[in-house]
Amino acid sequence: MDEKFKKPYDPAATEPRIYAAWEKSGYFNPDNLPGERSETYTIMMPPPNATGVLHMGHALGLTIEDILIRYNRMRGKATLWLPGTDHAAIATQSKVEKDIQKTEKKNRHDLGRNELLRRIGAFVEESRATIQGQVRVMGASCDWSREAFTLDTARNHAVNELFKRMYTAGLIYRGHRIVNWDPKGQTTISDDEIVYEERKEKFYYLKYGPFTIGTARPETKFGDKYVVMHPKDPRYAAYTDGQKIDLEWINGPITATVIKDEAVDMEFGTGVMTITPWHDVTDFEIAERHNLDKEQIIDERGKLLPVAGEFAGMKITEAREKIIEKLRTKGLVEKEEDYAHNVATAERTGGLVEPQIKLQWFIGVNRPFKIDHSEIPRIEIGSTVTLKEMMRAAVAGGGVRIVPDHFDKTYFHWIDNLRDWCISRQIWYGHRVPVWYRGEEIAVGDAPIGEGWVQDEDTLDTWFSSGAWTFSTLGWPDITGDLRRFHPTNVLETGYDILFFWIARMILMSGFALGQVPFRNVYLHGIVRDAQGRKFSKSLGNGIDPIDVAQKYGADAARMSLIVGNTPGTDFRLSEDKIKGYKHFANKLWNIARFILENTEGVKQTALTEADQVLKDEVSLLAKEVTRDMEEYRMYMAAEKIYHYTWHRLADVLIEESKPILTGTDEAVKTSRQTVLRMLLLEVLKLLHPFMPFITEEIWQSVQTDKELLIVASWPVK
RNA sequence: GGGCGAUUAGCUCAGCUGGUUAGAGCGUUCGCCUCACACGCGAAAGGUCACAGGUUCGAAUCCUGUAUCGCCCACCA
Repeated sequence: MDEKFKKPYDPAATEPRIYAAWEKSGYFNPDNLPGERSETYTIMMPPPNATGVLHMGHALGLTIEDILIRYNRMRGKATLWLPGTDHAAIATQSKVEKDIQKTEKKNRHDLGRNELLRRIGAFVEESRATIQGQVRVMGASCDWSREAFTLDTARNHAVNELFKRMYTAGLIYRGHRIVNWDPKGQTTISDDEIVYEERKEKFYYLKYGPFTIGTARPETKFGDKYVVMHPKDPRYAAYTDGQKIDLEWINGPITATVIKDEAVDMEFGTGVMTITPWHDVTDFEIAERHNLDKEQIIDERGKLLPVAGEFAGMKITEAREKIIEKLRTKGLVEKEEDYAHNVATAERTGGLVEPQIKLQWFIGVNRPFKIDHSEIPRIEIGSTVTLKEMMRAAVAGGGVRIVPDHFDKTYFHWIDNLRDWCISRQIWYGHRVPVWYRGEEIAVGDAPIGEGWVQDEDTLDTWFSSGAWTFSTLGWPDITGDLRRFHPTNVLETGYDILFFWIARMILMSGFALGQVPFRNVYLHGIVRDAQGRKFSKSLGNGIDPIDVAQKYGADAARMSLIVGNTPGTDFRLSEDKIKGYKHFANKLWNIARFILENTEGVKQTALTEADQVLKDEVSLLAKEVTRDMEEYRMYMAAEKIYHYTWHRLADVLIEESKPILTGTDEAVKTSRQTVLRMLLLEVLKLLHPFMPFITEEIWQSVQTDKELLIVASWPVK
């Protein structure tokens, strides 16, 4: 027996050595795996943002993915787990800009586009190296030879090609539409990048000619010259659509036009409203329907424009009180109420989001296109569909299964309310919009030949490239061997909070580009919280760093503590005590191995006694149950069952009852018991390997000195 | 306003398609350095499964309603 078993298990000394042995073996790469492997199993790693370090959420994701990969590798599949990092456009640029502002007191315009991009590039390189190291620490058996970055050359080529094809198909268009404008970040943002904050504000009832209108935003009302009511509202039946009314307003007399539209809620306020199409989505849509004028009131910095007269140049917040003051003196304020409502703020910058009409690039989710190839259920080859229909069908038809399944309701709800997706951003870091202009001419895709072409200044929403992740990583647009072999992928594993941001967009992109779903299964994990149920945050200082923990207790212990008791789609509490508990378990396993090795050295396999055969059958039954749990994504249950068997059956009962047998005189019974104990140990090592890969591999190499690495051993159940 | 989820031992949570005395980990109490392991061993206490109805031979498990908590979505001017 190896001397190392005489000391407690030391993960810090073991884990890096084992990981190096795996990397050297080449088995992370499906092309190097031994034996015939016709069936593939693929997971694309959700690329962590290249902004910083891994947190517990990443550690959880990596653990689940690695468990699935290791299990399927042992089951004889050609497993590909492709790692990468995300350039995370807005997040990364704002982080680097903040750092530069802090240390050098310079903003992006002081540096210029090229210098800022150079700085971000350097920052990202460093971050990526850190992240790669941390992914290794967790034991992730991913194929580093295929590693990708969402903003590298190959991915840029894919993004440009995808943009071009969607443009040609009429799905990407440029237009003046209302978008979410972040005055602080000076860029458009998507609906999903908005965080709503409840604010207590005043709600004003203002006299507007013969009407009373309600508003929380008097500062937008300068240009309001349309007064809208529901066509069926009996209170306003006397007024007709298009009727002109002269009235006194903030800065003098105006002529208002009556508009009848069903978007007005008769129950709310007075049932009458004026509209500000430039700065409100509903108003914009009403204006579009009735072909009304639209006028900008607030500029890109959040200040009032000349239309505001004496208030021009003021910030909206300071203008509001003054405008109300003026309306009061004119006798136009009927009453005020306190009112709590949700204010849109930008997730990254905290800026107050102001809807604006801007010339931007969009993906039209309701535009029909002809789908030349489709493997998506309910979508016929050659049929005319919209992206929205396609996205719905992918899940409704069972092409994509979501675990836990109740999340499909949330998915449908989101799909059904989806609007056109604004994909252009006014930031510098990211894939630049692949469009060139020369006078009235426009070129899309690769840079055109010839003089005088100017490329679009904007970059693409980071989710545009993320959406292509499952196939841009496999060489698309070239139809490579990898693409044919590994796409659609098997599982996409990520947090439920990212269902819409990312999952839906991957389904969109993959459906359009390949006529395939991007993955057959989605496994959603919950948010990792602290022992009190709070989210980890820097300000609370309650974070548990996965790398610290892995160093202190071992990655195996960290992995087990993240898996046991953790059901999909549900938030999960983690404490350091729990991790410690699984460190103890690792040591228990270590001592089980020691005992069995000490007592079975040099034993030749013999026929088993009837009693020992029962023990062998018992562990086979466990293996079957564990396999069933694995197939149903119940990793939490599989892990607990193996844990329980190992400690409370193998150690507490079987080893104890073996002691007298092993010191006894009946040689046949003794060798049978020695044989079966070795078998049980090997079985446990295999079953446990996906969960605790390091210690199981380490022990395996002391038991099976002549055999292959445990990482490619075959799973006990076929 | 709409939707989703949760409510089981002191704490954190399992309990898959309803079936014998409801489970685990941690914690607690008591006794043990027993030649695999004190990162351990042996024992013990602890639950009217949120509440009220219903279906059933039988419900923590299915149905209806109520309460409390949490999350997501939404253009209510």
